[in-house]
Amino acid sequence: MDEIDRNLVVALQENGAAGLAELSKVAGLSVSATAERVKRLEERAVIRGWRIDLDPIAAGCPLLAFVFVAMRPGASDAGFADAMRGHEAVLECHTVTGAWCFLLKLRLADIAALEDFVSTKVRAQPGVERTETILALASPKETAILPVAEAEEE
Amino acid sequence: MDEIDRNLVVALQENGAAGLAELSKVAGLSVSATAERVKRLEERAVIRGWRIDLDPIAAGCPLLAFVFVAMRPGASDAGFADAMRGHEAVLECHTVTGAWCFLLKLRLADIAALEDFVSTKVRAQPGVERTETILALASPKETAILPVAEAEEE
DNA sequence: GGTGAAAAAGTCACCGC
DNA sequence: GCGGTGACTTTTTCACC
Repeated sequence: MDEIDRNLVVALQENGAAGLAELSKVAGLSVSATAERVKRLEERAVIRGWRIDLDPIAAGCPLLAFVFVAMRPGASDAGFADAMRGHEAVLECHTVTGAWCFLLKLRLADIAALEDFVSTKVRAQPGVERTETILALASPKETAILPVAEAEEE
Repeated sequence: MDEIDRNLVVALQENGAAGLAELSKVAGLSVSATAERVKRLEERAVIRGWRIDLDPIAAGCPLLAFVFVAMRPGASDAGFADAMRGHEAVLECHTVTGAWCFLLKLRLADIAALEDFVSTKVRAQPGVERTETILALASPKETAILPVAEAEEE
């Protein structure tokens, strides 16, 4: 992960459809050397996959909600996490510091779908003690583009 | 946005590097008709862009934190949102229901960077009254793949 | 890591339904 | 109007330097 790799990864985060010709300019290398770099980044799982950035409204899931979950002491956190992993509506499931055990990020069609999901899929899970749901009213920023730091060369 | 478009979008969320040959099988159309579909999805901004899914650890931002922000009454929410938009470390900035005004999702290198960011970039913003920072200890699930619902045909 | 030719994929004008 | 066909063009891949 040297300076060239970082430049490639930054360029590909902005435009994953960039061709090798364009990327080779970013890298300052030939097309074949650039192709080799990208292939190695995939092999090392620095690049975990290729995605499209999809409009949530067009996708039919305009409602964004965060749900905090507290588990009863002794309950199976792993079981809960596994159950959440299986739901498409759960974009993220984190274990967190503070008063709660989990923080979920949900995308759903509407409030009715949220109500149904929280009561039948979240609160119905064994070990769940308490939940708190927070709705996003607007999202001035929502990106999956990560900051790329100058880290130690590998 | 008919059934074929939805199938294409689902396939492209899983593998944005899928070629038109592969996509045409998903769509049940010829390569050229598939290419036309994908182009129209881009033109209508259903597909907003093409991205790579980058490993946060390799990118040098392993630390994930959520920060709640409360603003003083009368403070400029738009000004705060604009400031947050400008920071790479701020992946998301939402206005939310409940006791807080904003919820930020941050990715940073380490605790020291978080401490610096929250004090100099967030709490230093005009109008900020109170903040609460929550750390993610683990992330059993973190994806940008949206559920695609059967919505009204356009 | 660069070069260049072969292979593959994407693009586009035209045809047919 | 929407999709299929086939030729043309661009991009990617790969053996060799």
